Amino acid sequence: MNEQTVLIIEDDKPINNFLSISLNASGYRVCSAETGVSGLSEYFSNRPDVVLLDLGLPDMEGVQILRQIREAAATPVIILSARGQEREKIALLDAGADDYVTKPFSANELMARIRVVLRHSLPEWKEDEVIAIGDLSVDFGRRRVSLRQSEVHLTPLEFKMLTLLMRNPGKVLTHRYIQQEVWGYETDDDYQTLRVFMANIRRKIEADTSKPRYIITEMGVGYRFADE
Amino acid sequence: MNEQTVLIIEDDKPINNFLSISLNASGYRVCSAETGVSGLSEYFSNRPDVVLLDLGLPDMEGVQILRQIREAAATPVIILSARGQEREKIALLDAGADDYVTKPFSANELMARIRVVLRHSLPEWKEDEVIAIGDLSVDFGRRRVSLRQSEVHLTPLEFKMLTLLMRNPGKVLTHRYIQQEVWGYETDDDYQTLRVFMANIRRKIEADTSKPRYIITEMGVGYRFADE
DNA sequence: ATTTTTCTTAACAAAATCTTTATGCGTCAC
DNA sequence: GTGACGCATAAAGATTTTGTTAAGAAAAAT
Repeated sequence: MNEQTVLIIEDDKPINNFLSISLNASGYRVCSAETGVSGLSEYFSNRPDVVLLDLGLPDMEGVQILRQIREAAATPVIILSARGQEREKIALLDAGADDYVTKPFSANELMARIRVVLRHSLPEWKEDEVIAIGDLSVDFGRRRVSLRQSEVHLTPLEFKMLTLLMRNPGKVLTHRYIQQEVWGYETDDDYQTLRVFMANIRRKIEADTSKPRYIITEMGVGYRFADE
Repeated sequence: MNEQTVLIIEDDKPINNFLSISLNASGYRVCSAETGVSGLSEYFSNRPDVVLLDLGLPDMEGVQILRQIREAAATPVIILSARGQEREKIALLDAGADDYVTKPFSANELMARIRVVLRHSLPEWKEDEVIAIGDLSVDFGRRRVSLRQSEVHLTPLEFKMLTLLMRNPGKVLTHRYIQQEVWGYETDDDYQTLRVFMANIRRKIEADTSKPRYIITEMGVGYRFADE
């Protein structure tokens, strides 16, 4: 219900897999990446509630990844590392990491530490994220959408769906993908509900729903958010 | 200026002493105790910004001390322990501890971890602080709330909850977060009690509870305090 | 020990949200 | 054209979430 998302950035597949399964079993939504670059891209399109970051990725330094996340938000980051040098620990903790766990670690302890970081950093971390495209702007901390000064009320799923589109401006998102992201599951080939939601959102944000300016239909594929 | 206080509860005198000196050198105000009972009394008279709590004190169980602190406030607590059993770690982390460091530990790492928990903790309000929003004003020192001159009586938890909202005006606080901050623990997915409290507070401060002016419901998410 | 206050729980009503159903519009292939 | 297909929309129905009340348990005060 209160579904929270964990992003795992870890190049060791067995560990990555093991963590995915454990976290899933504990009720979290999980997404994962095996390189720094894909990790960051997953981060920005999913905006997880907590990040598990392995040190020693093939393509990027851990600190760099952490810094980029910190520039965007205060999302809690737990470092996983095989090396346990004091100097490195301190550097990462001071660079904004919220915890530092040394491999091999106990899965249960890691779960407990995830609960700890999630416990306190709930309201603040998204506060500075604001997306504005055209006359539309979304304030995540206040969970508000406005269209030229005036506030627009969106229901929870409408909000999720609109922000999913706005976080990927210009990109075409397939029906299947949207359904997967918003509802967390897939139905076989029936996107009726999804269409109803699009219609409802459009009614709220488009001046002329027959000539949408923001939410563009890609026939037979999905939708995309205009990016001019 | 912003001098922060660390309370050390540790019966091993050399360690206690060593920590005092290190922390002092890092610019913290330090107070210390060597038993659970005196630790708690130090806690309540000094209201430190962070607590270092040793397990294995002669007179009290660590969990009990932690619980008593958690009943009063969300002050970060870092556990120091010689034993490193997984079960105990998890129990304490879930009981509200913010970190768990196993002896022997590196002083520098501990310092870094103190910085981490301090980074997260909400700034405690000053005793004489007064917040006023709209016709509502709160005097924290006197623990008083008034609505247009006339005083409103709130129970302790009501006060805690209302002020939590008022200290984050405009920001949406999730059910989970509110429960965590007010009660110090989480129940799995049932915010019944929380809703009853909201209704009670509203009855006391809102002119028309069906059209609340101060406490706004964010469906499916939580509540926020109006900020205009 | 008894009264008062506060907190928790359960039941139900009310409101908001989500899903389904029905229907119409436009496009494209035949 | 006409029929199949995908999409848009409205409105009814089902479900979920929230608000409210009241009663019992726990805690605090007397």
